[in-house]
Amino acid sequence: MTQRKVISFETIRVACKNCTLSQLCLPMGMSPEDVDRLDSIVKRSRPLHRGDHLFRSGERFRSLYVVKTGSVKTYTPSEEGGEQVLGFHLPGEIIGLDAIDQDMHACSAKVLETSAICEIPFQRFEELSSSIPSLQHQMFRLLSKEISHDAEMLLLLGKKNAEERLAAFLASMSKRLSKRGLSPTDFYLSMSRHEIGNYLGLAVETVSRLFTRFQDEGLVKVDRKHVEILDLHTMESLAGVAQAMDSRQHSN
Amino acid sequence: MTQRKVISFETIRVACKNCTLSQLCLPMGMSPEDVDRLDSIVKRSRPLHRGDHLFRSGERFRSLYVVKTGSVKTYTPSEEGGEQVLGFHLPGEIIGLDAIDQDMHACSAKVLETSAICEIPFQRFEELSSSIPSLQHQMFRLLSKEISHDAEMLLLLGKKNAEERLAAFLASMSKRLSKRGLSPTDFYLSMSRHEIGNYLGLAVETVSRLFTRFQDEGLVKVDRKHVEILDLHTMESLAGVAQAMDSRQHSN
DNA sequence: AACCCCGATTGATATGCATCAAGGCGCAAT
DNA sequence: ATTGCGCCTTGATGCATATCAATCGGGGTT
Repeated sequence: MTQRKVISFETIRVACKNCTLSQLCLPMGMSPEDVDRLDSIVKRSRPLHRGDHLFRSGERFRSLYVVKTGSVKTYTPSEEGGEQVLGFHLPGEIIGLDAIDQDMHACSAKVLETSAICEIPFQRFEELSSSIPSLQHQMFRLLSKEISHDAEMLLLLGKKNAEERLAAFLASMSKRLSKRGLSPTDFYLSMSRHEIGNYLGLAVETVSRLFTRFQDEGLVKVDRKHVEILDLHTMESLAGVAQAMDSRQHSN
Repeated sequence: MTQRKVISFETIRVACKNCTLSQLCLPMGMSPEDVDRLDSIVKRSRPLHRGDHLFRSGERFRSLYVVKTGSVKTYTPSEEGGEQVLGFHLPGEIIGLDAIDQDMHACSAKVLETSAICEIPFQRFEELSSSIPSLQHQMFRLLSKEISHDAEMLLLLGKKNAEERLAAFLASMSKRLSKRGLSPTDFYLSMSRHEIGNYLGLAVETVSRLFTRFQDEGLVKVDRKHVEILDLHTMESLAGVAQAMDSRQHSN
């Protein structure tokens, strides 16, 4: 009687080789045969929903996860309910890399909206990457990219002011979405102002005021979660150089 | 007439298998034969001196570097002479991991004091790690550890106040030095106050005031670069929980 | 020994952002 | 439609830390 949506999901063949994200994800640079081998160890479950966890801090590390559609936030829960948001993860991005070393998750990963996720059992993955040099290489690159990205965040949190931080956040969202074939100037944010502020090291109120200011300046048009970037160029330069409005440089 | 110090350095056989750092570095968990194979691709040069660069931002990526003795700082030079210090690297720590992805160095690495450095040509390393599973595993772990460490720094810069930052810095130095068999409570800092402040996202003056305060409180004894931690336990708890002196939690 | 130089310290002041407080508004449940 | 509840926005105030300014002092040089 009621159509079960699950059916269509189960019957569609979801394979790495058909995935539009394969150029962002692990298969990059691999032969079709090797992609099949990778494909054979990847698990795909039914879609996860807002609030679901991929894993929680303290759990044993077993798998890496790749966002296929939707978005995920990672965060370190600290004592007393406070938390530090570590990142927001869009389609094609890998989650769980920080857990390899200790063989345990130090952060939690929570789904922000209905999302499809690929699970990659790590032990099997390691065996496979030993026998596929280009897979090992791609994995090294992905780990390295994560480190570069973290370094950018350190610069952001260490040196940039509130305005530059939010501009950098919006510019980053824009860039990442456009790489996935979506509009770089018109998108919906799946996270709350509170989460954005937490991520950027700012209070919610500051984030809100900045959205208002950017809108007043004609940089963006904002309606709740819906963001239109009207002047991407200015936004990017705000995000970058910081000294745009003040020729003095930070000495620290 | 003048004795050349270089001689003794050249004649000593410096091999991974004799290295006291092998349990921190790549050889961890490898068989003696495989360590020899790794050893054969590692290059060792004469000691580098304060101010020397291992590499500079923008250079082509060729090798990873491991600190054997001494210390190195990595930083991103920004326009106009400003810089963000990304990290201080002690013996056993690997430098250059962030350059794998783009095949180019995005940061520079400068030696802080006379140091011995191992160079590992990355292309050969990758070939080797394909054929030595435990080497590949150790490399994944090292990359992952770097990511975890960066996440801790994000927490530090995003949520901690000045006091907690400096306490975390000192506690971290203490822990890392003791892992290398040195005193956890008595050491010399090879970096300036300015560099510490830059790293922690603080002004030099703030760092200086905090050293004075910590000393007044009997936590440390400081004389220029020489630091003695008198109350390591309190220092560590200051570094961690943050809420020690203030029961309110940060909401952002 | 006198001098210089640069990093470190100390004090005074300024400011960016957090915090506190009070609505406003979209949206889901009734 | 009405209510209620989060989330967001806006305004007022305070504080931690940056910034500005002056001096100190250790270590190398002459």
